[in-house]
Amino acid sequence: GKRERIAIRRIENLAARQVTFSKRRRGLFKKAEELSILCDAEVGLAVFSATGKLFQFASSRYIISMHSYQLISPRSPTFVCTFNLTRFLFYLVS
Amino acid sequence: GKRERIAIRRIENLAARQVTFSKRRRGLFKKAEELSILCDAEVGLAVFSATGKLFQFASSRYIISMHSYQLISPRSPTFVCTFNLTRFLFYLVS
DNA sequence: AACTATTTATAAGA
DNA sequence: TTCTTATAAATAGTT
Repeated sequence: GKRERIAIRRIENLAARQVTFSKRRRGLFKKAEELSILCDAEVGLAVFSATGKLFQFASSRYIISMHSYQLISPRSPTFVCTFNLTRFLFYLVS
Repeated sequence: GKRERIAIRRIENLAARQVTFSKRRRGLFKKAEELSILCDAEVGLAVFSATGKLFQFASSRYIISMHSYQLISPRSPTFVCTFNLTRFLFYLVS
């Protein structure tokens, strides 16, 4: 298709916003993982969609566990990521 | 220059790794911010360089405070990001 | 840090 | 939602 530059502001159309979210989220996580591998960096990334769904990534060397909870409000999820040796604790709470 | 595809594995040369880290880190944070704006998503991103320097981003709507500490070990920094209404707590501890 | 040849990401369309 | 493709954006190697 004829791709054109877009302005960086909230996409008003819901369907278009969801499609863009899906595409760009994948791209962002791919870049996050590549950065951690190429450059030996620790990377933690968490994304909540506008509907409250959680997506996350953390460079794995230090990860012990990662889990998430969707609580009552879709905008108030709980996310816990615990890293090895208590070295890195990545916590999102409602 | 003649750009070529690179394999996604740790860059052995230190100078090249640092240059790539700087370039890709900027790109990653830009993408993170764009995703949050375009798609009305909450995004939290933290990156530690191999030398322990912290870089972070969080979509700002819920942020109350954000601060970080570099403790004794350069690989064991502390990062605290507290969001509005205790809704979102983003915590990295040594 | 700046340049630019290429690769990569992605907006629109199917 | 998945694929395609034209085009914009990122970036690897160079200077």
